[in-house]
Amino acid sequence: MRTKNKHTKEKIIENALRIFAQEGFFKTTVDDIAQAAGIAKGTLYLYFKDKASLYVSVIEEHFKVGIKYLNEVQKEKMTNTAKLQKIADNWIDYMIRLKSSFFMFSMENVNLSSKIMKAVKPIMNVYLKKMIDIIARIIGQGIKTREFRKIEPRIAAVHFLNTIRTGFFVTFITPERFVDKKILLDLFFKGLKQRR
Amino acid sequence: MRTKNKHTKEKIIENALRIFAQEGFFKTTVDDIAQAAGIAKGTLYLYFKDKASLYVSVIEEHFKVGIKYLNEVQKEKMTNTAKLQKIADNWIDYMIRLKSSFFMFSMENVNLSSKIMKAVKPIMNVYLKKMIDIIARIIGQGIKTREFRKIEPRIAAVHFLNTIRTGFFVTFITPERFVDKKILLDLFFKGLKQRR
Amino acid sequence: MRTKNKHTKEKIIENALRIFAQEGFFKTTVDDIAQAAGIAKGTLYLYFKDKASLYVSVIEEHFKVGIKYLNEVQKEKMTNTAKLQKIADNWIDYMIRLKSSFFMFSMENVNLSSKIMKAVKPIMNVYLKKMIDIIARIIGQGIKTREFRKIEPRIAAVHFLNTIRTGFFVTFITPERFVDKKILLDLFFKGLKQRR
Amino acid sequence: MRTKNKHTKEKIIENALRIFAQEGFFKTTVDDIAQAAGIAKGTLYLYFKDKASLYVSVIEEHFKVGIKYLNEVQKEKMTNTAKLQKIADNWIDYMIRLKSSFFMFSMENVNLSSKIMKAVKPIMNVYLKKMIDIIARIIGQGIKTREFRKIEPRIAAVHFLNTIRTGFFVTFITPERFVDKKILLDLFFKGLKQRR
DNA sequence: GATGAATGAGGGTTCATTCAT
DNA sequence: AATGAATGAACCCTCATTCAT
Repeated sequence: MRTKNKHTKEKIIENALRIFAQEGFFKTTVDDIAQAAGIAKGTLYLYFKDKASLYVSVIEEHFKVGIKYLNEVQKEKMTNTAKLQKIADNWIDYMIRLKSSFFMFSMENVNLSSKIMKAVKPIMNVYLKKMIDIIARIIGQGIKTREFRKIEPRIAAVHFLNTIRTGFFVTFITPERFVDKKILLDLFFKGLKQRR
Repeated sequence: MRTKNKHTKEKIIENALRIFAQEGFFKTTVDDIAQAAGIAKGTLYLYFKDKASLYVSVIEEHFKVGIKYLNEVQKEKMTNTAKLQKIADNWIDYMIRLKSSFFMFSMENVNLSSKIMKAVKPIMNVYLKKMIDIIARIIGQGIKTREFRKIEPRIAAVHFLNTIRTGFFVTFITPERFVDKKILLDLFFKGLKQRR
Repeated sequence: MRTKNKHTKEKIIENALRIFAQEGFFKTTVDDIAQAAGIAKGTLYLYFKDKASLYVSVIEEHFKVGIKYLNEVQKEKMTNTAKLQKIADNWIDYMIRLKSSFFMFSMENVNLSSKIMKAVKPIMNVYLKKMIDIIARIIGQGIKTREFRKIEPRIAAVHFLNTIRTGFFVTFITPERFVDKKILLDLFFKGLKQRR
Repeated sequence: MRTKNKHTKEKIIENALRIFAQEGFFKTTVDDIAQAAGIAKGTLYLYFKDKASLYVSVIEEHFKVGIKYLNEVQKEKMTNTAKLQKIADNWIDYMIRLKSSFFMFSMENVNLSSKIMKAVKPIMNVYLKKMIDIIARIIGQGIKTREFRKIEPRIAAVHFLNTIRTGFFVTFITPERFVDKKILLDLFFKGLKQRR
């Protein structure tokens, strides 16, 4: 198959996402990705300058998909509470399928070589902020409709993302246990305190 | 130099914690740690079988300190709300000092070679559960005293840890911004929802 | 684009000469040459078996041009001294334009893989000897006309080529300095010794 | 032999000189050098930052030895003519032994990656100028003693180096022929022209 | 003839681990 | 107990060469 396969780049990103997510940046070898994508090692370098660039591309791709999804949900006709519930549900399921809370909720993955760090951090920040913005907008709407109480929406948004992550996290470390996503969301929405 | 080498092991763990936390498992070299600890590379292997063992030891040590701290707070004379506030405050500050939410809140770091993964995961789980237990006990007490509403204490405990992580996370991605820990704790305690 | 592809081979050699001369055999990539020649990489292999063959072809072409030039000068009507002066002048200028004393004066470039070495050395030797012969003939003529003293003409010819090279060399390593070609030629012609 | 062998660095440089000289920078692999030096590939990197640094070190070492030799000859009690003769004799023999006119007389070797070029060129220039200075001093002395005619000594020095190179060059391209060094030096001293 | 995507062997470099001192 | 020079497997990346279109 010597003709430029239009899907080669997609195939690489697809497989790279999965492997990076499960193995991390360093444990993943370029060979691993190439083999998974069914191409030769050198071919990968026709599409990406180096391993770090591929990593950045994977992150970008991943974030774009996430943001697109968030935007779609945001536009739907439902209460803002329902929107957050839907997002949390789908996302936790997605992460469980991927076997990783890769990216979105883990800056730790970026505890990489400073070389990569420098490339990845600003990109991640931009996308992260976009995601937080969309969620903050949903929360802002909810404040207007009196679904939610008055609170800084961006902080609440970050807290929401972390709550989602927790949902995955609990499942991941204790696979035997069924994560009651509802209880977590309930906590997020109602808080721990006794109502007086 | 030969006098108090009984502390060699501690020196290694201390420095390894800092470096692993900031650089991650792979980026950290055995050389880095040995140099930081002021010993020769070979010496490190007198105390630890290999790099992975050191990593595991560091995690164990780290968790032990954390658990000891939690136990101390738990015994103090104050409301359970105050206890959680104190824990969150100190922990967020600690993570900011360490420049990492390493370990406790990031299984992602363990997205490492499966070799390490296999060694670390069960150990982490044991300690994590201990930590969750202590916090769950505080929350359980709070439920008895009617500070908190009736909710599965262990889930609430996980959510609490996650809230702490959020505090660090916000600082980390937006270093310019002062993290208002009060708002976060407020969210944790009261939830997002409007009280009716 | 399809019209005058009869010149493709020439275009390749032309550009290869320039790039090989400035970058050397290894630093030059087949891609560099193909791009400079405005053709696809694969096309190059329609005209040359491999990179080494191209290199050999370039050398041959280069030598042929040089020998043709020498032959022309040799036939001109002027003193043999003037002929050598003209050759030296033009050659140094040519090398400065090419930014390289490539080939002619540098067997070192041929300190390459033995694979290439084996192919290039005999070819170079043949051409080198032809060049030396022509110059030796000029010198021989000069001996007959008593312009030059009796000396083995071929050794003098090699010395002449190296003198030319020195002219370029000095310019190349000390670009700030104007090379006084006359002084060098004067040294070549009259020697260092005091005349008694 | 795990103890730091004081001679390891010397062994590396020694072998690297020989191989670089015969094969050139690119054809020479780090493995080649390591094997020739009887060490592991990684060991080489304990002593040199990278291949380019090793190359630079080899050049420096080589030049230092050459300059030391020149200084010794310069101090000897003999005519300046004899000094130049001695230098030329020994040098040509040395190059023939090394099978290369590497370095001293070949900037071409530096037609390398610009990365190396940038590192090597200024270093070479410094040493080259030192060598030229020493020879120019000998020639300057010779002018004072009326051995040599009045001529810019530095230009004459460059021409002298070039003459030496010619000596090697002739041997290299026509191995069958015994290089008559006397004829070459005679050309250098007396020039090509007929004395009138 | 021409193309350029794909290949994969080969080389530079890193670094966990060993072991003679 | 401590050292640190030496090792070599492993990994990233390059680039000459091929071949389906």
